Amino acid sequence: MVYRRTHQVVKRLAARRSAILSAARDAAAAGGMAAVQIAPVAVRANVAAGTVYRYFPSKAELISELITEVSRDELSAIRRAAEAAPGPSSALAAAVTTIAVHVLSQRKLAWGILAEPVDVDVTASRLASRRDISGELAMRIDAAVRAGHLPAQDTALAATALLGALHEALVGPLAPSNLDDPIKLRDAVQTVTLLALRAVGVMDARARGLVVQATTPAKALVGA
Amino acid sequence: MVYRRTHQVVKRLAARRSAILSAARDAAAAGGMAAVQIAPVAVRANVAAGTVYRYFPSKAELISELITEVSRDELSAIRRAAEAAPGPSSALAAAVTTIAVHVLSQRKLAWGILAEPVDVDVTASRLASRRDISGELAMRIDAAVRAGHLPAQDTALAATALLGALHEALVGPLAPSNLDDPIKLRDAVQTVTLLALRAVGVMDARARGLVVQATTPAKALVGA
DNA sequence: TGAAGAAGTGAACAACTATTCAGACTGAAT
DNA sequence: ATTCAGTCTGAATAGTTGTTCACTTCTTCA
Repeated sequence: MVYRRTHQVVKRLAARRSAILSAARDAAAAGGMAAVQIAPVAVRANVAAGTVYRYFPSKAELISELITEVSRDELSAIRRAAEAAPGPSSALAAAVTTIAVHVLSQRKLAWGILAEPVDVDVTASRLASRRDISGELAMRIDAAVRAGHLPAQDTALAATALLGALHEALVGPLAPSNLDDPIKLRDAVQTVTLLALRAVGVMDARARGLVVQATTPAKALVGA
Repeated sequence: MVYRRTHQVVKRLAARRSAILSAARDAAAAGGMAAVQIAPVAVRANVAAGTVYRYFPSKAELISELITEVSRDELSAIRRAAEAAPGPSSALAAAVTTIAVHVLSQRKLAWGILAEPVDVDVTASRLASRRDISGELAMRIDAAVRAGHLPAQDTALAATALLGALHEALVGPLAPSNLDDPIKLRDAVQTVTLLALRAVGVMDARARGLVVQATTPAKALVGA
């Protein structure tokens, strides 16, 4: 009488759940958050609309999890890049460049995660996403300050400002439209990285060096 | 047989139109764009819902005009502040400070104009608003570059980045929450102005001077 | 004053999608 | 083989607001 989920079923359920999330992510990457609607997502995931609700209590929850997932990936990429750098200033430059490159290579998705109007309330997960990434940046800035490479400052505010600058310059409505050209893209990444580093107090000459250094390993990504 | 609008009627119509716009602005200032709904706005303006449609073809148009209006006011304030400054670098500092102060003193409205999700399409007017203000900033940066105070750079991208930094740091979801305290508020304005100036290449020491200079006349506004 | 056009009204309508749920289906246990 | 909990389905529902329109009220002018 006791119905117990067999291993196979457990696996299928998990697969389905992640298929739905993937479908949502694909939709967002292709058409922004506006394209993340229950019915189309269900079709992409090969399930019925109602089934989505067996895995996610609401559309808000689905999108929130999507945001969380993307954000987690982003954060770990930033950490990886920063930790591979030789010193605190390089790490900061690497973190900034990584954000810029990632955001550019998935512009629609980034815009959806960050700022695109959505009909359900996802402020909480957006806030968390920003807090995490901004926090990571703040730590890097702080490390550079402690190393004596930067003047003392309100690192949290600075990190937030940097994020805003990157987003607005690269995926906001005023972002240059020619960023499909890899060369223009690299230039844009370098320009905003330079701005960001100078903003927190890196001397111009040194900043230019760091930018070149940080952009080099990211080239592959930019190309992708 | 020819019905002609008498002067009185023309005036009443104009008054009503601006009453509706004002009502929309009040609503946005109080509760963000989400609060700009036809029925409540109509009530505030002392007209019926249907009447709104005798003045604005759609909600999108109403909000677009609201954005345009606020943006125009903002732009002229920035120009005034910049033109009162003694030199190009001061002008840039004044422009940045003005944006920061204005945005902070009307946070909900600013958020609504800039980035809050809206159920109708207002991208065009938001884009225009950003373009105008970013363009003004770009001109100021350019003037400082030509005066030899700043290194050569992509001024349009820089201006966009600065705007993004200001907005995110001051009205974004990560903005400090204690900005109702006038002292904290002034500190925040100074901090972001400093960041912005350094970002475009003003030397740290000089930047600090400009910030103090630019903040002084803005004190009254900050208090308001 | 009355005829006719303009302006105003607000209840009803429309459109859009998230969400539900009664019934069909699957697969585990006996 | 049979039972039955669990799972899936997708058409129907529901809630939300912008928008319309038949009707009323106001204003102009002969």
